[in-house]
Amino acid sequence: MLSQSKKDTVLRLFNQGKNYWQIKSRTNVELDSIGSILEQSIGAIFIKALNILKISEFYYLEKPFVQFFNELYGRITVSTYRKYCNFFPPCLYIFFKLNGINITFSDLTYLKTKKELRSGFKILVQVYPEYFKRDKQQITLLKITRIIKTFQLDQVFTKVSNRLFTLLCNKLNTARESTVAAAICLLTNILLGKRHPSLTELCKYLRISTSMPYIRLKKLKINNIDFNSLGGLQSSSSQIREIFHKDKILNQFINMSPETIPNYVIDSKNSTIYTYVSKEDVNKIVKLRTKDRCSIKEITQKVKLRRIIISTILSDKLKDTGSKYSTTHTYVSKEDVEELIQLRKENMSLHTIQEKLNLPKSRVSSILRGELENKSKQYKVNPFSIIYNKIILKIQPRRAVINEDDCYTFYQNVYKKVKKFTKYRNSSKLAPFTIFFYLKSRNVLFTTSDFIYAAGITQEEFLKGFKAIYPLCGKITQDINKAIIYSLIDLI
DNA sequence: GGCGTTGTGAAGGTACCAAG
DNA sequence: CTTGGTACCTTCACAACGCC
Repeated sequence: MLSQSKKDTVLRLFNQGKNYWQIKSRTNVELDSIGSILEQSIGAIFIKALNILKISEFYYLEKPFVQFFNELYGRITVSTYRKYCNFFPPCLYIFFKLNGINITFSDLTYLKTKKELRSGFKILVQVYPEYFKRDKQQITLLKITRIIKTFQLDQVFTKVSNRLFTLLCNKLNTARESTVAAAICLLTNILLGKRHPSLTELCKYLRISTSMPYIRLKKLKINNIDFNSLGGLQSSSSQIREIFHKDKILNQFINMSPETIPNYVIDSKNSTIYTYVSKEDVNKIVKLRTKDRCSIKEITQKVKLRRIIISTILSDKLKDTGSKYSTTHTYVSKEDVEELIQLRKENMSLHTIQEKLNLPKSRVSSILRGELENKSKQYKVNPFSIIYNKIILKIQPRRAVINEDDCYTFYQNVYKKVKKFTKYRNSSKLAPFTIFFYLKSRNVLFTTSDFIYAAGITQEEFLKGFKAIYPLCGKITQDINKAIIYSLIDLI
């Protein structure tokens, strides 16, 4: 009887793409036993593959896969493919294809080379003619549905894309399912003047090249209009809209009344881009800018609209942005400035003002400096704060729980340990390294080179500072594995 | 083997923001 | 006002494939 750990090792090696002989030589398990271990674990192997491919949303397909696996395995007679290590990868590929899951040979190269996968695929589909009879249109529709779900697209998108699918699926059916799905979604976005999801995002999700939907759409001919004669698709969006103008179902969405939905028109040099933005989105954008103090860049990420559109909406809705402190980083209204001055006059600390107005400390300080010029020295910003904010801005820690004050306390503790009259007694020299270790201790993800870039120091400075400061960090670095840290340095 | 079709990856082009 | 960085759209050269 084999131990559980041995079984686990067999499975692990299998999932790393090792063949029977390699597994045998590593574990001393007989070939027959390897076969029976794998036979009992097909479901687990499938789940593992989903994890490796980072598509865990398809866990629910485990049972159908086991069923498909057995069905196909029962038909295969070629001895090479009677071995699970050769059979599993192409089998998985075919199953994914049939279920509309986006996959390429390259994704499975952790198991087999592309060439091996291709020949395996050919052998397997010979005994599985159903593959060629698969309902391509149904799979395409399934892909579009998954796109809508993944990118959280609205009802309008759903209706327009479904209508386009019915209109065009016969004209596009020579291409692969993913290409058709991408082409339909791209066209939907062009008709609605939307840019989310972008072509790049879409194609990345579908694992196809960005040029595919273009090539497909360029070959379209509708009502004697040749898409190939249109030039760029985005720039001829109005002509494309004209083409579908006669379709009643599409028309109600293409020409939505401006009263119900704000329709922002952005003029660029050569073309006019009509962009559909819902009321909710406009309100959200304004709220993000004024209440949450997001930068334009952050807003573009949150509402998935182009910067030019965000900017147009904001300058339209916030006509008071004339405040000289309303920089592109953080929005500051005139009222904010007045309140800020008032609070300061009431002897409130910078820290409290910062919290109350939800503004970065450096900004509060710079406004005060500007407003109370003669007292500017009094409000000088701590260099630590400037460096901290600079690094955080570039590193962009996402969900990590970090706090400037915590980091500053840590910085002060380290500062106390630094010998007098050495260069790290200079706060701007010391700060980057304390911030580095602080962020590492909070599991913030970033590469060392990114950090070096963010801190604006040279590699040499980083290495020297790292070695000098690491021993002074005490408790906080105990959580960080020393080996990992040093391996990071080697990567530079 | 030649030919057309389908598909890839990368470079070119454009527009913008942020900083100097 | 210029410049560097970034993100996106579009095109291009070429590869892989299937058909004859």
